[in-house]
Amino acid sequence: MTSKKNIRISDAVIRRLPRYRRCLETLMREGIERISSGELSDRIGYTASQIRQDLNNFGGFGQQGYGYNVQSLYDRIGEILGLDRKYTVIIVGSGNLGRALVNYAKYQQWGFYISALFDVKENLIGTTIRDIPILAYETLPDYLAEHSVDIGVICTGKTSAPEVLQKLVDGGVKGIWNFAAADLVVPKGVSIQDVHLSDSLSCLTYYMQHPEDSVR
Amino acid sequence: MTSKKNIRISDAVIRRLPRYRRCLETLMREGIERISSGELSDRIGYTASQIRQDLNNFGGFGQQGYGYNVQSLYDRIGEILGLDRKYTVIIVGSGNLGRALVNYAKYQQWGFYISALFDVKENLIGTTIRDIPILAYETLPDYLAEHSVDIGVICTGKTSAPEVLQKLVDGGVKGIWNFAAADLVVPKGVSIQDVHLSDSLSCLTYYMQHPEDSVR
DNA sequence: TAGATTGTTAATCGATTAACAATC
DNA sequence: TAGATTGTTAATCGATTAACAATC
Repeated sequence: MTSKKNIRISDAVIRRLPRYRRCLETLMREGIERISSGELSDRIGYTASQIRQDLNNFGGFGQQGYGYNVQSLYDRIGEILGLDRKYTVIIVGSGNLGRALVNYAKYQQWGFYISALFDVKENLIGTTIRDIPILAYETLPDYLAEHSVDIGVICTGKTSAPEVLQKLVDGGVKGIWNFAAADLVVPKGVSIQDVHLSDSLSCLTYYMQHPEDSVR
Repeated sequence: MTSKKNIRISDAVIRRLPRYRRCLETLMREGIERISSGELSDRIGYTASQIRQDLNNFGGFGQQGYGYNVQSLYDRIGEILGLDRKYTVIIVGSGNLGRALVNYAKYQQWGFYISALFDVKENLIGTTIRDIPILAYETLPDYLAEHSVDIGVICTGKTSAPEVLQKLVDGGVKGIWNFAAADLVVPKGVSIQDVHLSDSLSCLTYYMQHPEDSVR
């Protein structure tokens, strides 16, 4: 699924796609087969106009006079997001967060296969979590040379994050999911998404002091 | 710290504040005492103009011909974000994610005190993690009646999330940090920040398919 | 003082919303 | 066909960038 014209899709649009998909999933579970941009707007809070604009970035998924077919739109958005394929994932850093991600079994169902964790802690190396081995961090380059890895998850502290990133990129990993509170720069062709938990918490405390600034 | 005029600060500005703060922290560690918007721009990637605009939403923190004092700007941003006070936190759901948050000891240093976890699983109730008790979920309303809690963290599945939210709100909790993949609606006066991990991962896979759409 | 750099206004750019013709 | 609703163009709104006078 490529964009209609060769126009860059803005990040704002992309961030709304998972939300649409989630809403469509709910509709499917409710047994609703079709939906208009207006009804979707009532459920999701974006204007009908915005919904149509967003979707039309990727093609005409609707039908005049009818609306959108829920199942089909759900599938198309999944394709656009790249969720119609499988991904091999490794996690660097087997602290609590890394473990939480491994244990969150849903990722497996969604097509994300965690093949290994990496850590420097001697006592962890050689053990497994949910049958996934914890390997020595120093063997990461070798591992990447031998295995094709799509996504590398950085669950280390921020100090080691840049070095970990470098090793992942050198090893040909094209997607980085970063949980370290570091501002990493990736080369062209490599994508990164940051999950800065502390930033999110700071925004929460901001809005707690200034509830009048909340959008709604 | 309130905004200069009675103008609503946009969410985009607020989301940049933690980033500024992080950069200033680095500068402090490097022993740098003052910085101009131009130098900050080089480090952080936002334009100097944007940096000045952002900061001026909250007051004139700089000095013409000099720039900004690093320590003082760091402190002011901390105040704006509400990080100059303490928060009592409870976590609902003691699964892996809940545990990861408890174990992430830094939060304690930053002034977030986790006073209890809540869960429905009989075998967990009565145990502790890092001396923090896991209490029965059914006792949550009573707990909230007896203790003042600032922030409630939702680490349950998405099905129970709305009910948990309701209990927290009824109990007077004013800040919600939501990790459930649910689109929750909070009443006026209550703030919420969502950490939709799967949305973030979906955006990553999107950009992996469409690297040309990446900003940079 | 002269130079530097802010604070702030004005210009531009991009994203959202409105409107409506196309069409199922 | 008539009614509904999309796809798309045009208008509006807001956020970012540029410019520069104020001032340390």
